[in-house]
Amino acid sequence: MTAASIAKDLRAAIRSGTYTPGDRLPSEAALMATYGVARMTARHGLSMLKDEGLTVTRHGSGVFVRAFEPIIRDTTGAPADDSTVTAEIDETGAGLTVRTLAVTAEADAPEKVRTALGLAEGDKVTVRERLHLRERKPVLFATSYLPASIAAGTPIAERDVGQGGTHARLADAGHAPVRFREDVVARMPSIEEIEELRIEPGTPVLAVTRTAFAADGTPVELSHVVLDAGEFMLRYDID
Amino acid sequence: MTAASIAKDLRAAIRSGTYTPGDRLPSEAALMATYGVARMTARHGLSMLKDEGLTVTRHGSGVFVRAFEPIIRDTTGAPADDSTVTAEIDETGAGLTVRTLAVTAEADAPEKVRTALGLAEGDKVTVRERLHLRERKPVLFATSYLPASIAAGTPIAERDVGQGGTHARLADAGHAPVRFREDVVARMPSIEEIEELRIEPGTPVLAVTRTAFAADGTPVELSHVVLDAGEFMLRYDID
DNA sequence: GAGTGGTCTAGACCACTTA
DNA sequence: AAGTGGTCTAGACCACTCT
Repeated sequence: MTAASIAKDLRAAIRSGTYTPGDRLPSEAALMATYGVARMTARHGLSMLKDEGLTVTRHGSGVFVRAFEPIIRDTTGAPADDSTVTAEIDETGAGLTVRTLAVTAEADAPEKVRTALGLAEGDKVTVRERLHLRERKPVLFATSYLPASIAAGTPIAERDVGQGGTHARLADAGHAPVRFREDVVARMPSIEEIEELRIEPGTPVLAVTRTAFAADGTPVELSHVVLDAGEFMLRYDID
Repeated sequence: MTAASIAKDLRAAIRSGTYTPGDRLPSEAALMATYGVARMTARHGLSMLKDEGLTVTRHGSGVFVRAFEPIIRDTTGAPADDSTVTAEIDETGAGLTVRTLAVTAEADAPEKVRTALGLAEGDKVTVRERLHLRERKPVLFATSYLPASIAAGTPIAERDVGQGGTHARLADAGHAPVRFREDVVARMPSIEEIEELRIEPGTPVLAVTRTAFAADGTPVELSHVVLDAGEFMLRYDID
């Protein structure tokens, strides 16, 4: 019970404000002395707090209370697009930059993508991958799939989609997206996501699957967006 | 590196389908033998998978690959309310039941609630707490705050709000909610949430703060909803 | 160099599950 | 009763940070 009780004490101290975000917690050695336990036990107590996302550990430096200052991602109406980031992310998102990682004009579509876009087997898709960074730290990774029958040959298949982003280009092509569906799931990140987004232990990700539909109901874009939940709050305004 | 490599091997095996949801992974003793490591090392490898939400452990029985079959919570237009649960939760949510835990006609409002509802210091709120269960397992905990000036004395302050839920009663009182804002955050659960929702290790929660506004823009209800992310997918339809 | 966290070993005892 | 995971001890060596 000792590891759990160490965690309990520290947790209470954090909640009560004895330790505030950024503060250093007692070291493993200090906890061993205070509680008279073996090192692995003190460690285990601390690791519980880490798993709860309450603390971050800095190797060689200490265990620190974590802060949460989320970027608000306001999805209402505003398309999530390369050149409209500042519109999409509200004022708290200042300092956000976008890096387009890869654009593939024609690629094979994974089964799930094909189904979501209503494509037949063998139909190609245009794929865009991008990364959002907040002060150098990657915070969001997005992959967009569009039917190549619509996107190939347009600026959507280029690195620079131009003013207004992919949605403006879709509109140019007569496929303006007018309705969106977002499916939101929270889960622990995969190893790849931990590396790509440099996610802290004890931090989940938000995985958003967004489908954009044209006026005739045709799906025109499918996006998989993975957000570091330690950095974001999703905001939805519903009428 | 060994604990990490054990985790890596098992993770790859799970992804490739060698182990499918529900399957038992090799025991700690088996991993000790296979990799020639101490027990704590094998354990650590397994605990990584648990922290990633890939597995669940059953004491005395084994470590099993986890499944994810989410309830879809479709928020579009449909109010999240006691008597409208079946409307709110789509067909995959069959088997969901609601338990109203507590109703307080007049309570002091926490500062954040007061601010969100635009109340003055000393103003009272009506508080409703409820728990949703899926086949006996609690999956969602919700607390609603309404200005007591509106709700006290109406069925909203009663255990049974009647047909149509609180939103219908708000409408009866001339405060029909017409606009909603939902702020969604994902994080690891607190100890209380782990106990209350019986959340598995390695599972985050979705914390939704929903504000309902009447036609004149007045906030009429603030709800804090905590969902077991191992059980839910949030769906938003946006025009 | 002193102090911090990261990893691993080898062994003990306990609690739960399954047959 | 045998097998499983849960917890703890006591000690080792390594890697990183701070001053």
